Amino acid sequence: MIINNNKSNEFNAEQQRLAEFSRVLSHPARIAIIQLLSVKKEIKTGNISDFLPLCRTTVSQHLKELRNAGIIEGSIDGHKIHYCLNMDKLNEMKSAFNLLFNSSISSFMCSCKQQ
Amino acid sequence: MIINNNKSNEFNAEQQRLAEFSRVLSHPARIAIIQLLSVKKEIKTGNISDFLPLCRTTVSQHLKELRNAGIIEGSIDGHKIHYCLNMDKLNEMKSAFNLLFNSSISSFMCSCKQQ
DNA sequence: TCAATATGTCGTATGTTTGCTACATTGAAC
DNA sequence: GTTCAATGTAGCAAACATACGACATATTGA
Repeated sequence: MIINNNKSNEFNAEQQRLAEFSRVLSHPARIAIIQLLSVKKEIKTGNISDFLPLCRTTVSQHLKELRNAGIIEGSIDGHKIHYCLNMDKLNEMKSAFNLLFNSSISSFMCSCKQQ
Repeated sequence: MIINNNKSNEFNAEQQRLAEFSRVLSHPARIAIIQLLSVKKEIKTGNISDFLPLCRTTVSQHLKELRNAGIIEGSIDGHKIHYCLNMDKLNEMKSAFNLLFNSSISSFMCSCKQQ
């Protein structure tokens, strides 16, 4: 019996977009890379793994995820590549999450709280 | 050769916390459930799957994830269970994401943008 | 030209997530 | 008590994610 175990595309665009943003942030290594870039502003790929408990090639794959998501951008400087944060994308993500939270958070108190 | 393919716990607590929050939000069904509860305020489990393109038991598993994460809470009413959002948890998550984004977003312009 | 350096991709082992059907449990209604 | 309805859990298959070593590529510099 064959089961379709990925029905993500049956949800609406906004739900898929938020889920995708969240997926990219769902590994501590990728959070750590964003935080590292926010402090260092610009860093060479090779140096990133010095700060993380992961192999260089594993970091390279996490960088690829962040690059594909548009969160970081690389500039080639000879045979070195410098990565930096894409502020526009971060602002877009911040807005999307805030919209979700602000729409959800209300002063409604469910009956399960009223005891 | 044995490889440890989960090094999440080697990152710091804040990074793990953000990654875990993100993981919970990384499926459009869970985003949809949060949005649905924000509109309906309170809803019976069985009715949730009426709004989603998923089987009842699959929804039940997504509800379990949200319950474990503390995002939703259920109150038993006879043999029915009503779910509602936990505003405290949503506020906590909102703050955590905003801290990440606000710490990362700056007016720094990388050399790769200056052309 | 050839070695060293910096980086990325491929292959693969392992673990996690997703979605369903089948089954178990519990309360309501008769 | 038996049946029906509401819900959850177990088990399974397919797909996806994670991590690393081995390999490929490309630039620098002797």
